[in-house]
Amino acid sequence: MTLAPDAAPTFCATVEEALALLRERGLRVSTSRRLVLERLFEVDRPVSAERLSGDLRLDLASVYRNLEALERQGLVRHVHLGHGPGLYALLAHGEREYLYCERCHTLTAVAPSRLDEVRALLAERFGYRVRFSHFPITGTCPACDTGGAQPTAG
Amino acid sequence: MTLAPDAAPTFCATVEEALALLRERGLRVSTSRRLVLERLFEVDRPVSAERLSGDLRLDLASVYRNLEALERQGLVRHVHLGHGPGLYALLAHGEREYLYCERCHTLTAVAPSRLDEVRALLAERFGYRVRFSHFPITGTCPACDTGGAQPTAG
DNA sequence: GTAGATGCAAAGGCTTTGCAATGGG
DNA sequence: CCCATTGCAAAGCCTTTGCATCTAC
Repeated sequence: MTLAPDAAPTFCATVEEALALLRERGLRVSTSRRLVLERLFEVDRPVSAERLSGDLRLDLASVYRNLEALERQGLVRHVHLGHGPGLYALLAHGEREYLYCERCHTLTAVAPSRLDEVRALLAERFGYRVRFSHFPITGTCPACDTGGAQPTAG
Repeated sequence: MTLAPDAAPTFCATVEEALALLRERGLRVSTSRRLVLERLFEVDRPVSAERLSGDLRLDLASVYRNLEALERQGLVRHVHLGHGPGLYALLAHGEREYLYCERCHTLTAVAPSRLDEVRALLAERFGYRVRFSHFPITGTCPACDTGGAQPTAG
C-alpha cells in the first residue's frame, strides 16, 4: 500500500455482507481473508498489520496483501501516524478523518462533516482540497495541552 | 531523527552565524558539518538527506547525524511528506508550515501566521493545538484540483 | 483444474547504530 | 591529546516481492 488512490468507498455493516461483496467481485474468500475481516469488525478501530498478523497467526506479508485487497475494494482505509506502521480500519461506519496527538499518541476519529469548516477555510485561503483520512491532523490533544507548553517542546 | 521534540528555534541568517553558534555551544565545526549547513543555506528549501549526501559526497549516515545535530540546535527542521524520505530545511527565515499536494507532490511553505485561523478553528472545535511543520496538511493543490475529481480518486 | 491466495524468505526504502580511524579545538 | 565526528558496514523498522505450494471455486 503506497499513497493509495482511494477506491470507491464500500460500506458493509457485517462480515457476511463484506464477504458476499468480495465473492461478487471475483475475489476468493480464504480463511485468512475472512479472519482479517472478522478481526477488523471486532476491533472497529485502526490497527496495524503487525498486530493482525500476531493476533491471527497469519503471515505478515499475507496480512498486508489482504489489507491491500480490502482497501482496493473500498472496504478498508489506512492512516499514517507520525512514524510507526500504518493503521488499517474498516469503512463500515462511514469515512473517518483523524486527529493524532504527538504527545500521548492517541488517535481520534471524527466524521468528515466535523472538519468541513476547516476544509472550507483551507479551500478558501489556499485553494487546497484536503482530507485528514490518510494523513491525520497532528498536534497536541486537549488532555496533553495543560500548562501551556509548546506543542512538542517537551 | 524520530518524532523530534523540537529544540528551541534558532534563527541564523548566515552560515557564519550558524557556525559561530555551533562552536559557542561546544559542537565542532567539521568539514562535513560546514558543507551541510552551506548547502542548506544555498537551496533554502526542504531537501532530503540522500540528496545532501549525493551532492556533497558525504556519507549518508554522517549527513543524518549532522542534520540531527543541527535540528537539536534548533537550526534545522524536517518535514515528512506522505511516504518518501524526510526533508530538512533551515529555520533561518523563521518557522514554516507546509501544504503538500498528494497529486503533483508539490510542497508549499507558508508562514505560520497564515494558518492561524485554521489553528484557532481546530483549537475551538477539538481542543487540539496543531502545527503543520512536521507533518504537513495533505491534499490536492489548486492546480491539480481542476475538473472536480475526488481528492485522490485518480 | 486453474487462477488466486498463502507462507516463507529475501529484498527494498528510509534511518539508525557500532566501531575503528580521523581530525578539530 | 582527547573526544566529537567521520566513513563504512550492518542492522532495524515497515512494507513489498518472488516463488513454490496450496486451496477456493
